[in-house]
Amino acid sequence: MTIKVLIADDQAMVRAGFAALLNAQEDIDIVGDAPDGVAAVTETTRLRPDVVLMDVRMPTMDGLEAAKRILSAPEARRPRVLMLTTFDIDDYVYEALRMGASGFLLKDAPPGDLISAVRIVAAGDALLAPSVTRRLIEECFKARPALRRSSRLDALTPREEEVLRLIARGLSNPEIAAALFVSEQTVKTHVGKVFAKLELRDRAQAVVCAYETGLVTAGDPRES
Amino acid sequence: MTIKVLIADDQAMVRAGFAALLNAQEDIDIVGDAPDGVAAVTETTRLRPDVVLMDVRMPTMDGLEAAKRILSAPEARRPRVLMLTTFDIDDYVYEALRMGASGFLLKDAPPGDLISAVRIVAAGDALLAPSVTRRLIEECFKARPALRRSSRLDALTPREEEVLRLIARGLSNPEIAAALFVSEQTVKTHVGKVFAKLELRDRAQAVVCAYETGLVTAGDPRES
DNA sequence: TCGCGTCTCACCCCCTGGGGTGAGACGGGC
DNA sequence: GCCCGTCTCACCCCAGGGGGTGAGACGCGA
Repeated sequence: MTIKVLIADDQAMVRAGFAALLNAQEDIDIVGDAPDGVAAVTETTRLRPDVVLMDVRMPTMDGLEAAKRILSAPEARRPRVLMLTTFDIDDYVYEALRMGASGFLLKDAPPGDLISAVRIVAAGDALLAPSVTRRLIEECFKARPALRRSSRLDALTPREEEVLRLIARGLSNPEIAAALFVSEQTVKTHVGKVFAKLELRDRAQAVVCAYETGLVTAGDPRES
Repeated sequence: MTIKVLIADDQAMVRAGFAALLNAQEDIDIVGDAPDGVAAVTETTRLRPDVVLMDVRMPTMDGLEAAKRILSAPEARRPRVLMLTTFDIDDYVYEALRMGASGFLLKDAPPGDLISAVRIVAAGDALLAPSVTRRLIEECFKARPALRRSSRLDALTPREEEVLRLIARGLSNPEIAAALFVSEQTVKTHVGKVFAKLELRDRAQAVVCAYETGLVTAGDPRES
């Protein structure tokens, strides 16, 4: 089964070039193109491509807005969107990925990259330009440098770490005591030791510390 | 200038194969190899490669631990580490990236991918297997849906939000008062209103709320 | 065997922080 | 004009949390 691709770019030359390149592949079929964001959205709903190659900068409606509309469609027949850009402007990257774009590619990438990129996103995977990947990783983990975590947090005993984890979920001392089946006084002792070891003043700072070190994470699924 | 590469893998066949493949490139030079994690660390310090190809599963010390030690070296002459794995086990991925690995590649990737991967990480960029990229993106953004933020937090007045932001940095009431040039009593009023509006019990829960809604973010650079 | 670390708990002090009520000043909208 | 929301501040109350000291029980390794 061939991969149906729609190309959205304001430069006719670019559309033609990409179309020629991709149409030369047996498993890829260009089903349509669009010179601006508005057309990209309408053509996508009309032609139902598997993959939309979307330029970021376009007249009437930019690629981000167009991608947003396309990706807000019901999941069932929603196409994958691969963003293309001449420069790697980071703000756009995060915005596009947040909206659910499957990848971000620089236009000066080797032709082979574009072809394999189409296959990858069609398969449901994602793909980023290397420089973009680097920044995404940093963005994703900058909050939790491994050193900061180990350096201070590993001074804690398992029990103390467990207590800190509960503090970081907003539990009071009596609640923690109930959760761990120990007396409130015991909890207070643990809490005090945690504060002393991590040089914290109160539980509010402990919560900050837990998030900043990565002990707990915003949107953490382990909040059972 | 050639890229000096060290290969760490417990299977001699794999080492030989990768070495042959990479040595065939003009700009890449295999300077050494290691059959386990311990050797990987010692050889890295001895040979100072630019890039270390590190298998995840190895005897005596696994690739993650070895990568951790290598990446905890002083920044100046620290090599890039590209993790290799047969299966894409996600736990390992995050752990490795958290520690500062430059990428994660599946061993069954096309040979060309490995070669370009070495060049990419040597250049300071990063590279992930497509399936890994997809999950990293999800991981990176699932925690901060734009919607969750507006839901409850927009009931706060600007001043209250400002106070919450300071609470979320671990400041006490007197400290917040000093920061905002108001009396401590005023701060207490604001704090009380924030708690009432967001149904919070104490500042620890307020900190949790601030992180979970995305008002503040772990590793937030705006911590001046 | 003797330590050492951890986990457990108790009693003390007392200050910060959370809760209630009330109120003056300022600004914008009806 | 008036009202309403916001920001400011004050006084009160007191429970909970943070800080110190001490101590018994257990397991582990030297």
